[in-house]
Amino acid sequence: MSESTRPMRRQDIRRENEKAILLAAEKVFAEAGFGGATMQLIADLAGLPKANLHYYFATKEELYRSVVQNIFEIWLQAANCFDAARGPVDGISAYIDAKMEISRRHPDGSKVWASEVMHGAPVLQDYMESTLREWTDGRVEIIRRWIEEGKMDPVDPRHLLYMLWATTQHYADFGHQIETLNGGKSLSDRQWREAKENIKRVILTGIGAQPA
Amino acid sequence: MSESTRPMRRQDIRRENEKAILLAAEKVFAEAGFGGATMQLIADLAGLPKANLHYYFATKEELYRSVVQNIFEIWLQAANCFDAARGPVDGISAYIDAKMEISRRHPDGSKVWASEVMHGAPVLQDYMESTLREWTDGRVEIIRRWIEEGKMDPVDPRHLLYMLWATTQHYADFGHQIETLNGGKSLSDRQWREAKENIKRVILTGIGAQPA
DNA sequence: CTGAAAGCTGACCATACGGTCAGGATGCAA
DNA sequence: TTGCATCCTGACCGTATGGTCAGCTTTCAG
Repeated sequence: MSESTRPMRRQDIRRENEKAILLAAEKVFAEAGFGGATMQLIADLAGLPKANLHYYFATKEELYRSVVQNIFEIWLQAANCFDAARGPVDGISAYIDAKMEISRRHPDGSKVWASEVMHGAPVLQDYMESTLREWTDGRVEIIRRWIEEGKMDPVDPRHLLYMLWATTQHYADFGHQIETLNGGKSLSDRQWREAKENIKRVILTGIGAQPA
Repeated sequence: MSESTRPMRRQDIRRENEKAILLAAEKVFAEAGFGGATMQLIADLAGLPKANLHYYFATKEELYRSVVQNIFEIWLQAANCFDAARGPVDGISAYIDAKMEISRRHPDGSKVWASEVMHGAPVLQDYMESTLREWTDGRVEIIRRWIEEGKMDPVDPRHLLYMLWATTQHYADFGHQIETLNGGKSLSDRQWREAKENIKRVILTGIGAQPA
């Protein structure tokens, strides 16, 4: 496998190692939290000597910051679903799908994000006060318009957003609990689909937007 | 204040100190996670020398375990709401109220609980596989009956429960984010009431149970 | 009053962790 | 080929942390 790609170019080396480190870090930070995570553990998981980590990321904080920012990017991308939509059914459905897909594909990242916020967002405070606030305000405005246009019931837009975040995020952050209650097995494709459908149905019905 | 109660009895001393330690520990564990928490920090917050902590709780793990179990008790008490109810409107309303009150009054405990589950429930695995599973199965059965009796739409009971947990828990775990988006201020009485009302309304409407 | 049990604590220890660094290996442009 | 920048790493260091302990003080039963 990796033997065939012997002559690695500098650029590739850097990219691959950073990727490996970030992936390992994401997992370790998710499992142990920032305080419980160890550079040694991350190094082992990435298959690199610890000193090499410090070559790419000067400090533990810097590495953590990179991991958190990565997830924030992904998180924000799911936002586009809202803008492209013409009504609550399209918009909210797409958003739920997107966020559930994140919970499924990036459970570790989701946990790191949750942990970051839970501990007072020491790294992301700036982002929350600028980017996130703007994004939220924009979405609130969209929802408000939908309400004015009679496309949904007059529900408080902010609490609706919180509900969307909470419900979707839960499948990542509390994945272990859900697995345990599912007989120790992770959710199947079908169960994930059912989860999405249930959430969409309850929320869309709940806000008085007729599901297509 | 404390000067007036000079002659403290042994029992009182023990109870008060354990209480102070547990309270401080809950806060520190919530803010820093298990790995980031320090016995020294907990001791300082409790106003006791560090060695005194180890007199009451032999190890950090034992102290943590106590904190987690405490919260689990509170969490389970909110369960009763479900049993006493005659239908989904009563039951789910009361449960949402109870869980929101926990999020409001015990945000630190909620965070510790969330953290514990996120990290794979190293301490609570047994409880989850026994007590929590039983509780959940029982509630699933109740919801199923409500559906059979035509009191609500046929929604998957498990995913409905997850939705209730997620939505209510969110106000504790992501309280910092909510505060930030609320202009840096914590939610007022009125805003908490609105939050509860919104959640109840969307979910009850969403499952086809007419709000009283 | 007395002695033992419970409560308390400063000083100490071993370990683990984040981070450093000198110096070797490797890719690459000229 | 040569020289240099990048990449790599074993060995090391200072510090912080969980935990211990000897000996002190306080409570209280008899």
